[in-house]
Amino acid sequence: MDRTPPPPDARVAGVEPAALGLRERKKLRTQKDLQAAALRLFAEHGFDHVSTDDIAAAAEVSKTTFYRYFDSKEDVLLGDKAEALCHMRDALAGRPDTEPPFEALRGAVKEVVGHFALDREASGLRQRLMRETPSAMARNLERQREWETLVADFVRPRLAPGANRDLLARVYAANTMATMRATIEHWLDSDGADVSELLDEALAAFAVSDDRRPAPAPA
Amino acid sequence: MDRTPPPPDARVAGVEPAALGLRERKKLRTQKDLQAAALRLFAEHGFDHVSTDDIAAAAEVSKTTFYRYFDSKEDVLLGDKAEALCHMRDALAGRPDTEPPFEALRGAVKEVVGHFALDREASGLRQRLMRETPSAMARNLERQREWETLVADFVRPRLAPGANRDLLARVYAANTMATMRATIEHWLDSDGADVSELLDEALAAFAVSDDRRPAPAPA
DNA sequence: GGGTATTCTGGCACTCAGTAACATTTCAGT
DNA sequence: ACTGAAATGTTACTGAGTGCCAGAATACCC
Repeated sequence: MDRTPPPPDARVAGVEPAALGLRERKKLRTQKDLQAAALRLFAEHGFDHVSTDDIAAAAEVSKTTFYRYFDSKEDVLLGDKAEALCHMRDALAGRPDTEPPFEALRGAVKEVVGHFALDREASGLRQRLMRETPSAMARNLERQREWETLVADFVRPRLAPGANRDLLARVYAANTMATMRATIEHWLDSDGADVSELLDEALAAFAVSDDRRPAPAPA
Repeated sequence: MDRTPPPPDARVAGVEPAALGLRERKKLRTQKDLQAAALRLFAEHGFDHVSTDDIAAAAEVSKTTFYRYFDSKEDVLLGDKAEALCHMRDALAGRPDTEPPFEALRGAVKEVVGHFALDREASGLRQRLMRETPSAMARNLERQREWETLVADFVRPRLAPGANRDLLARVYAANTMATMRATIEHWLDSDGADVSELLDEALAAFAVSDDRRPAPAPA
């Protein structure tokens, strides 16, 4: 519930290894070990034929420690989505208030997906395991729903005030995340396509033009 | 895994009670009892302060029987979504092949939401409990994702063939379900609004015009 | 009516996810 | 080296979900 986020500063594993104290380096390493062990075991035996004890044993720690780094067995499969969330938040926050919100959102989503496509191998394995594992898929969807509230909070003040402002903000946020997710799933089933191009197509086909947007809210 | 669906014919509880055998009637009753007991206990003590043993005891059956009727503790909270799924499938299947797919989908969604708003009391309680219960929300999102594949399969053959046909079908399906879900959530937070009107607004604001749709696929 | 096959149920034992409490080790700063 | 803090390990526990098997209830047939 009030667990301290495993890496107090969510950061890419492996940067500035010497700048951190021994303690932090060890923590980073055990987290990485747990993740690697889990992914390997999942790929080898399947998600639900691997217990958290197995993962902990493979990473040479105790089950307790595993749960100190990950909230659930599913979370270790989802990976560094928290980091991606920060990226998106930053990307949104960096946009000027006057920019059309829909355009800003499209840019932020493309950025996140691009970051997603960097380690294509690991991402693909994760997604493949996820769609074979209902509980992991469910957990992933729940996370994406949290993103929606972030996006909705970004869009809402940029829409014209009115009775349906909140509705439109929610719906637009939900649609944006849905587009992103569906595009990624399609990408996994198609071989060798470029995610960014697919995302462009999807966004272009279903994007709401900023022209149709209500006038920006008065500051 | 290969559990027989609790009511072999998913049907509204309480129709034709005399036409069924004693066995079927009893099964229907225990299922209803379990659901009622669960909802009552959840509302009273909160979802995760109620164990499956408690629910079973309240319905005067064993825990084993509970799991013969519901796949999980979350499913009993979600309710008769399987029935709603059938409704939507029927609504889609009833549309002529020549009808613009986007229009047909909008109609089907509105129908489902309308059915959703009938027993507003129960639906509201369910949704309220759900958003307080991450695991139930996750399970619900997973179900909605299953709907997406249904919708995508409906839309796909009605789009012009091409490299991105599957992509567009997936994305449109995901957006449709997302719009529906976001609208319902907004409806729960707003007091007294009409769900159907909200849905109309949402669909109108973000709908893809059928004019922009590629030419219908040759039969 | 009775007898039999089928189906539903209950009870028991079990695996495993996740949590809590407490003791032990390990690192950081002096 | 010494001390406080942080990370880890050990143990024990709750509760979800499953499998197995015996017994009860129902349907079916005569």
